[in-house]
Amino acid sequence: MALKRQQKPEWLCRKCPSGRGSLCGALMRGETEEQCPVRQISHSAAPDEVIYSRQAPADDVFAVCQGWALRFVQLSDGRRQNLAVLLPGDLCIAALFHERLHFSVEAITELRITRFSCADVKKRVLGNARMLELLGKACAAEQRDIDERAVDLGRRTAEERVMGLMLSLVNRISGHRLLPNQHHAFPLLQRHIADLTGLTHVHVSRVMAEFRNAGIMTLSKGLLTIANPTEVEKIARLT
Amino acid sequence: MALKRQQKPEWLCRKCPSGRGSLCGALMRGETEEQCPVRQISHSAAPDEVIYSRQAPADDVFAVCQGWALRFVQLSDGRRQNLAVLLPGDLCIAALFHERLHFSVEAITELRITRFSCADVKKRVLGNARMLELLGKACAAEQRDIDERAVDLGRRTAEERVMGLMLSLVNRISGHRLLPNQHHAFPLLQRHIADLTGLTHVHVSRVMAEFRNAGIMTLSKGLLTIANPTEVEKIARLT
DNA sequence: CGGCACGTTGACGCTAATCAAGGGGAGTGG
DNA sequence: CCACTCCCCTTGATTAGCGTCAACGTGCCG
Repeated sequence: MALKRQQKPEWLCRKCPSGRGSLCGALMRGETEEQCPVRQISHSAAPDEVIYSRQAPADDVFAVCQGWALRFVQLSDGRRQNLAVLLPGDLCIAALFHERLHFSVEAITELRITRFSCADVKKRVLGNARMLELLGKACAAEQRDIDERAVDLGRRTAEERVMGLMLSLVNRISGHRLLPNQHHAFPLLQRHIADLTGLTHVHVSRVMAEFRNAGIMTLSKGLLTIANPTEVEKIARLT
Repeated sequence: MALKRQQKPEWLCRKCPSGRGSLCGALMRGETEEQCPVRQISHSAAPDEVIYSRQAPADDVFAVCQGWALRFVQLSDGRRQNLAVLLPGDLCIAALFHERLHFSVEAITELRITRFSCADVKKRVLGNARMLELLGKACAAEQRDIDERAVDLGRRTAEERVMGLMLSLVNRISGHRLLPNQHHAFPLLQRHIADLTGLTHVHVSRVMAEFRNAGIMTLSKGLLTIANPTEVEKIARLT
């Protein structure tokens, strides 16, 4: 199953080819710039593999090049909360200024990341207004996302949370135009969704069944199909 | 009542006097540094006054000098989630790299803040490794706090959430040593606590009554008394 | 005095958790 | 090839936690 998830889609980065305007791209090019090289190293992980662990000191930050990952916290009694989904092109810069991580990171699909030396990133950002701006924007986006998650968890119903999550992810992977009955490669399992939305996988199953029966959207075998975008927006996007 | 809350304690900044190692202090001193002045302006607000509004473009960031504030989101149907409590010495730097805010900020007590020009802060950070480090650490602390809130909201019981909130706040205001039966000036009302923990004020009242009856802690008229620190830690700090 | 905000308490109901059983697909080993 | 296991999903029955509604007490203020 895990292997199946990995094999079909490529999960490639949409930002790398174009490159402009992304911190991730700027850092990668940064390696070759003579005045401020950024040491970097590519790394792969298998589905469900934990690549960063809470409490571990990390002296690099990373960008996702291919595949999906999760930032999460697991309590000692087993309760787990997923904080964010990391897609290709996303940076996880929390480690830049933390001495110890307060979260872990786990691969959902087969994953390829690039690790950048913290010290080098800081050095490179320091003299470079554009880099600082990109770094700041990345932080801001990360904060916006987690703030939105907190609002979901605190004040929205199960339906709204699930729908909001799906919609935000589809928007991120498909570039903001969603057509009826379009298929999207979507590797999150119901247990991932449950831990993102603060629900149990049983209840996620019920909510998804409800959406399916209402002809709104279907998630099956790694494929998400949105039949009724209008309805999706209506349920998800109460601002 | 609102006035009462404001009058008794001073809510002064513990960081300003000492000054070292805080971004807030560094920015304030930054005004007088000839090469990189940071324009700043002091500002006051009354209890319950909204000082930043969602969707508004902000071209300054601010530090809390005196009083308590809340960062929050309010949905169009009235549901509200408080994202963070801002104490004296805290910076709210989210606006630095957001073009529009996705949250609002409201005074809890009588409030004094200092606003710093975004452009000046960026300029000042750009050339100064120590400032960059301080800014990064401030961001990291902000992220850590909201991540912890998300875990609370998603995966902890009402008792754990309330206790965790109280404990984290007491730690922040009292500098990490809590003695039995010590009183702490504590301006949060039950409705603030409810919107921080994702509960209703009715349920917060029940939870607080439970703690009070168990002889663990009491909150009354702006005074928080922790009778049994051990028990507080036990309930709150399941990592 | 009346009005209002805050807190408290009780009765009731709903949302989502828990417990449990079973189906289906994929991989494994005989 | 089939039996077996494991993981993921589904569905039903029951329960618990928290929300909702409502009433009331208190302190403050006009």
